[in-house]
Amino acid sequence: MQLLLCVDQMLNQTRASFTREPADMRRQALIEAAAACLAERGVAGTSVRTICARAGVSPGLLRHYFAGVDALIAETYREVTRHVSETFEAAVAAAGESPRARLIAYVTASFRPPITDPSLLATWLAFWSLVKTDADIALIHGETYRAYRDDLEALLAACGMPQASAGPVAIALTALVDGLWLELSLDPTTFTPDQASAMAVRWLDTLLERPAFG
Amino acid sequence: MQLLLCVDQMLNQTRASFTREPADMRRQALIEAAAACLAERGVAGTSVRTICARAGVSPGLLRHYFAGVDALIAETYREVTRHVSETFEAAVAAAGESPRARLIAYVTASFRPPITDPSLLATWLAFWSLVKTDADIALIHGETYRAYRDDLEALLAACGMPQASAGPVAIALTALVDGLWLELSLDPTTFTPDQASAMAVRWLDTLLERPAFG
DNA sequence: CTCCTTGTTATACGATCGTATAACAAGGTG
DNA sequence: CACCTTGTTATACGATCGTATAACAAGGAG
Repeated sequence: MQLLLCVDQMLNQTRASFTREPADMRRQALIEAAAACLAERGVAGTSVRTICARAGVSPGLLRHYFAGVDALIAETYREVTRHVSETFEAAVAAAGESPRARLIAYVTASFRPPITDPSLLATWLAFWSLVKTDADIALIHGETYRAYRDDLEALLAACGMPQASAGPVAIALTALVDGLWLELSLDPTTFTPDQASAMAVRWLDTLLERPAFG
Repeated sequence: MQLLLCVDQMLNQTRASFTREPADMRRQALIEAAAACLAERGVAGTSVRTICARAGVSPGLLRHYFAGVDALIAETYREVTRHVSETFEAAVAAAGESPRARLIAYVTASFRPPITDPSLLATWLAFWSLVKTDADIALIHGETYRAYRDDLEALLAACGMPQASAGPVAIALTALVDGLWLELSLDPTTFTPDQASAMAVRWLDTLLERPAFG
């Protein structure tokens, strides 16, 4: 029953005009639209239709570039993760040569824009809530955290930390940074980004001084 | 058009039998069903129909006891929070008289059942993702974290920590515990609950020894 | 035993969800 | 200029969402 289509034409109503974009651009636009929807409206307000409206395309186009909305979300996770890790690496590069300064830059970058952006919270929570149910998301999550800890271990080793201690210390530092970032994002009134940075540096210095647990 | 109802009766089909329960029991059953749905199926799989099916009642009954599904979720947050804080208090009570032992018991209780239950993750993520959009949830969240930090401050003071330091130290400890709990829940393969406890105790002892930040 | 209150069920309703598919048009190719 | 490919739109479809409401029955009151 495609009668309505014919009727539209008979009434001389016209379709929206459009331009054909390269595949890369369209994919990127959809990924950015998905991230924006998650950030602005949360996971409950992110659907095929809201994403495509945000990207300025019709809803059907999503499935022309992705297997489904879940695949787009997973790709968005990859993209956001990539952006975050690039931010961290830039902070380290800007910190100069001192190993301790580079380590501090890496750890405290989580408490400065664009990582402290409260809209990132909704994005991250959406991904976390998919870790238990979506195998792709779980895989990306595991890789992301491993990469973060590996970077941290390398920076710790550069500060003279013994190989055997770097692993557990990276876990402990990651947890503190994650917890501070999470609580800062959920409720920014309890403490400030500067306080968070000070706490992380304090914990870091403690672990550099005496790295053993137990 | 309630014709079908009449037809049902004409065909001699009967309604499901039911029993009238006290209001408190029904409310509690719905709250527990909501928590179970969140834990087992995540926020995406938690709806009026799934909650009521889990509670063994018809979907319409939810709105007889709650203003809507959002109100039930908020009430569930209160209930889960209450259960968690009771668990913490029981751990402190079982730790004996030593102030340090009581503090350690409070902090490490997060890494033992029933708090380490991976199904709690979905529940908590659902609440967190509502903090930014639901004022009631935001209020409950703020009260919950304040209560946790207040308890922690009291236990720190009992260990001889100066009043001025207890606040920031409570924030730092809460963040580490939260981060460790979160990462343990998301991916239990990276480290063990015992390692998490050891890291928290280590951080705790450090802060007891030299509580100042900056 | 009968009536009445009301807790409960069953169904209806409009909105929105993700996906499928036919019609269309944009833009290169001959 | 005509054709063809295919990126894109528009609409359809079935499922499920939260809520509203009428019919029913459980269980106490008289």
